[in-house]
Amino acid sequence: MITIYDVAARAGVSPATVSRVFNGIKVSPERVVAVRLAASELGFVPNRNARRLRTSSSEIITMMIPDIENPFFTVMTRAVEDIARADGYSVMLCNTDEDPEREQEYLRVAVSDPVAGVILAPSSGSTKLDLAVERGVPVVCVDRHAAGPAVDTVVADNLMGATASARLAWEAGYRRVACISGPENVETADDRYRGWMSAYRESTGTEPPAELVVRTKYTVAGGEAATRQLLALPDPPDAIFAANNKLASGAIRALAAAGRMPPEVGVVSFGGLPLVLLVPAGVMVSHLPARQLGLTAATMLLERIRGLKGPAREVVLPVVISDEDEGFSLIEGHSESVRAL
Amino acid sequence: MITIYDVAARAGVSPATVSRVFNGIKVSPERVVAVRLAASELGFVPNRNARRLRTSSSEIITMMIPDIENPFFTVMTRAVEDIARADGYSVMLCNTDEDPEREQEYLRVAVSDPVAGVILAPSSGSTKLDLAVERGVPVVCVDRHAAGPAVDTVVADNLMGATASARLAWEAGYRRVACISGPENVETADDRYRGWMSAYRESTGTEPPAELVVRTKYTVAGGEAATRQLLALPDPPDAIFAANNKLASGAIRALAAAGRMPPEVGVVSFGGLPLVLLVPAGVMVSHLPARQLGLTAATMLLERIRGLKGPAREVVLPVVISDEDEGFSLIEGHSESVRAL
DNA sequence: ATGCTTTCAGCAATCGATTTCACAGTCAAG
DNA sequence: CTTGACTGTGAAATCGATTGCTGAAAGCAT
Repeated sequence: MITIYDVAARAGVSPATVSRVFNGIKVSPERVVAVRLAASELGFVPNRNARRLRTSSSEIITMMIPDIENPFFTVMTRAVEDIARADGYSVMLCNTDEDPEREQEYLRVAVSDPVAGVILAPSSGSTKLDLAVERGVPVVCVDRHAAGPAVDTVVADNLMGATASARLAWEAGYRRVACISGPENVETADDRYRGWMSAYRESTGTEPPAELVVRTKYTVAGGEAATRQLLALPDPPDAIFAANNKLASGAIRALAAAGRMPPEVGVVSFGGLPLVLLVPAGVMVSHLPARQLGLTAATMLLERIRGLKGPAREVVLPVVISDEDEGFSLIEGHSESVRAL
Repeated sequence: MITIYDVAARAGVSPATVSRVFNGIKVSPERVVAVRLAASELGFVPNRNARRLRTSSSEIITMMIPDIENPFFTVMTRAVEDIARADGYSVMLCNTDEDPEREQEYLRVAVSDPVAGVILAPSSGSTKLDLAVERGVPVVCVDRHAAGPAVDTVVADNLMGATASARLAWEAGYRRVACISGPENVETADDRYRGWMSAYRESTGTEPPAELVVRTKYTVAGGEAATRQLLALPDPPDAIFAANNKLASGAIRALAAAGRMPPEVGVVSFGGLPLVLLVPAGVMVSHLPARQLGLTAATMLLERIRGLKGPAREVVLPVVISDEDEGFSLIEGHSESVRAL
């Protein structure tokens, strides 16, 4: 391993000078040349661990998401990366798989690294951040809130968004709209469920019956099973409000299997479906501000990393409702949005 | 910051003993208890940078992929993570965005970190790995080969797979099948293009005409533009072989816009489309072994990290051809596959 | 009781880069 | 010509954990 001592010896200067050259601290021009030459001849690459140990800093941001295979989170991650890179940070991505234990473990690693900051989409409302907050590692929550000490948080307006989305079903003429949402105690799942309830009351003037609600894991399989269950009701729904993109995919799969494809049974997908081929008639899609969530969270985190003090902030981003296929605007043409921020 | 010295003082032992306790080296039971107690009272978290500096090791694997928003790569990443985690490694994900410069930069960071190993899906055939190889950091290439020193590589059988996939179009009755593939000099794009050529010759007994081929970036927009271009030909194709999932999505979008949806114009997608709602008639999908690629690459990397010597190995995985929608098997039910490996 | 292993714990060196401090040299003002 | 303010440089301390070496204590056999 080539160290600054080797470079220093070859360049005829002290290690301190080599360090200065690589850190842009004023050094006489001829020494700079000598050091750079020696370094490149030797193939010197500075050891970041030594650097980090000494400066107790790091240029890494840890991003923790519950599902790496959901485009919603990868788009968000991409946005974080764009912002972070512009400031010289690398993003380390951790997949918590909706598992609080795994999440805690990753958080422990992040804190003891220690990284410059953490952006976290909490796996559940009971996620504890004390570990990070105590050690002074900046944390920003995105998509969902965490328990414990208050930290900067960026979320989408799930309640309003879900209400407006669910309403689409009634506006399209469906009369008995069921709801498939994520697990209890997962904030987004609860909010979207409540949004559906509002729309239900508003549109029918009656209380939503319990049999029209299924809570399940945020997976395609969960959406399928839930839909089968709903179709088996004595009085089955004529439309389904699905609280995220995977549930919606599962719902449509199950409908196809049952020979009751949209538009016969309508489907509302809360959350866009990138790479989707075609949205058949009877499928309504609303778009979550995945990229905006990421951009905002990253920006806020960098502010904290730079030393911003003050109470925790909270940002709520609106959900765009549309029955058009805008999925692709989510996954391409990033540069503009970065500039726009 | 709490250090082992603080813990040692509180527990009435030496720092060395604290270190030993945390590293599972034999220490008398009563001291172990004392140290653990002191550590938890003080909220001690070991500093990994110090540890890494001293041991010049790290428990991080860097995974570099060209497009974080393509499910193909995220599924692969997920597989790598599953294997790595089982061995106590964390995975740091880097998005190279198909940009060789960015890729080199990330590689430089990885090497100077230094990480335990690197899994890389090279952005182009000219990716240089010397940096890593010189420093002795194990590297495994996945999906594509890299230039320079030979390293372990895992790829899909693109040539055979693409030939068989493209053949599907003729078998379905289409007569004039065009090809949209990725950029020149990107290995997968070249192989799939050649696969289409084979199928063309085989099915028609004639040489494929140049006008039926468009090479473009692996993006939805690229696929759209290419399709428009093909449709504008004096003698337009009646089917399109798209070399990856994004190109296929773009093709279908463009066809929809032109009012010539499948099955009027057929589409073959080489690579699955997770979360896809419905595969309309006239769309044929073949499935790349994304998860298998990841599992294999991770396994090989761990072997190298554990010290395995010997010449570079090469693994070629078969591509499953089917015109059924099996997309979901790719994105759920991981546990079995891990065990299967 | 003596001598020989074996264990266990502590001291101190070490990993490689950064940074404080002191020193030597330069230059301008008094 | 002296004093003071700067500048650029090197020596050495430092970040926090690991580990080779050494010695003390304990175990065992003779």
